[in-house]
Amino acid sequence: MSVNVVWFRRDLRLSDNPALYSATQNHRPVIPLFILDEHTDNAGAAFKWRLGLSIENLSLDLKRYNSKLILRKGNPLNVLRELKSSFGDLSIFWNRLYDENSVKRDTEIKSYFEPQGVSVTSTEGMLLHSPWKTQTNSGSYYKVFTPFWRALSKLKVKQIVPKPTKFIQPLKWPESDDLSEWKLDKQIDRGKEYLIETVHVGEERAKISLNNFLHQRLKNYAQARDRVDLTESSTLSENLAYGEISSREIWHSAVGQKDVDFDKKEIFIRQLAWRDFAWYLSYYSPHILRKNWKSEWDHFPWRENEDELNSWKRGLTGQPIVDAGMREMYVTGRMHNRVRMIVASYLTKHLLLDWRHGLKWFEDCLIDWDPASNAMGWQWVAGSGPDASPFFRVFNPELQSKKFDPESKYQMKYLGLSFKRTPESDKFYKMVPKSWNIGEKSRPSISIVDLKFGRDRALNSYSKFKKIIADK
DNA sequence: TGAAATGTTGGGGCG
DNA sequence: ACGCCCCAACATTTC
Repeated sequence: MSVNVVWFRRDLRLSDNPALYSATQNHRPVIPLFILDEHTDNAGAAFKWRLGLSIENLSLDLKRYNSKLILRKGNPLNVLRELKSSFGDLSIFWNRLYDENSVKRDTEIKSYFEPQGVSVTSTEGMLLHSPWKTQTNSGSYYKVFTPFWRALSKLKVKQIVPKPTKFIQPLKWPESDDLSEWKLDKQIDRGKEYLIETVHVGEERAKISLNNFLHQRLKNYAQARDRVDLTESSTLSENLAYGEISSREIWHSAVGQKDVDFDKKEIFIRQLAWRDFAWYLSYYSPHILRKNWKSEWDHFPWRENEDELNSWKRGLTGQPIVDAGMREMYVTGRMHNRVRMIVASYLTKHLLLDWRHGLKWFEDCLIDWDPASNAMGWQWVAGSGPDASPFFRVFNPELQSKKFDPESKYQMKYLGLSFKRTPESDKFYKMVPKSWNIGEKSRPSISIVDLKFGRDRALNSYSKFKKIIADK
């Protein structure tokens, strides 16, 4: 029997899923497949926990079409070889990924199967445009966002493909793991009840979020998106991380929104382009994910201080907006983008600790963890990345709070006990494990590093660093 | 997708 | 009326 295997990866959706769509177009049985491979298994705790929900949701969606998501753990090549031997004949479909590990793995799988006459179809489903669609006039890749954006916005974003209406079932389903065997639901010990309330799982929820955003908040987005005390952002990063909605669908829906001026929409769709840019950079310079993109930053004199790092992680720095952000992330798996910049600046400038500590903690905590965006963001703040913020651009957390949390509502919500109690903060605190020990007494009342001292120390280190690299 | 230090301007108070 | 000072309110420079 000949079947079409659709290998789901970062595209856990039925709509605008080109791989799935192609596989349903030729009247052969479709086998939806998800593989927990070593890379996925090495992801952060919150991501894996949330991934479990996404897989569960996709399984249910497929069930409505009398189809079934087959779950396998292990090396993808081996899994696919095994399927090949049990079905005799199969075709493989997937949407491309652009990080180095995935590209390497996928290339190997392709070159293993194609000589055997097994067709492998890889389609574009993850980004607005694949990285090779935009390059500079000199044939190199863009390293600065603005010219990248200019080039990208000249391209036409592909129309989305519809949700398949019919899945042909195989005569016999292959073996599948039970999701509970993977223990993804056991990944985190914190505030699950709170998380369950705050996550938006699956493509149906994603579409609702999108529509709410387009009708209620898009028109204010340009001016209000930085307000950390309001929910003015789209909240779609969570869904994009698992591919529960496609970037192209968001793009088309936003651009098609009639009652909003184009320049206002543009601010929003630029954010989608930032996501493309992050993967674009990861594609052309894979080391951005783990190493200083600018190698001279290997000589930067970061401090090492385990205690201060831990204070930062647990929201015990004594700097209200920093602590609020870190606690928001630890318990909800999310953090307002503006606050991400503030806490990142505090870690890398005021505490002068290596950005990679922050990168790893975000990776462990964020349910919207995106390896490319996370790395680009951290390197942007630290100053080591392409198109990076100059190192001397130091956020003053107090000024930032005044501007973007003018009534301290955001800080109250997440600091409750040690700041000011509100019903919302009480609810939040019920979800915080006692083992955290972040009650009122344990949180310092002032920043563990004086803001002016920290800023000056960072600037001094930066000039020392510049001297070091000038002498090389 | 900064902030602080420094520079400039212009209105108002005052002798 | 004028110069002088003060000091917001911007603007520019520097880190």
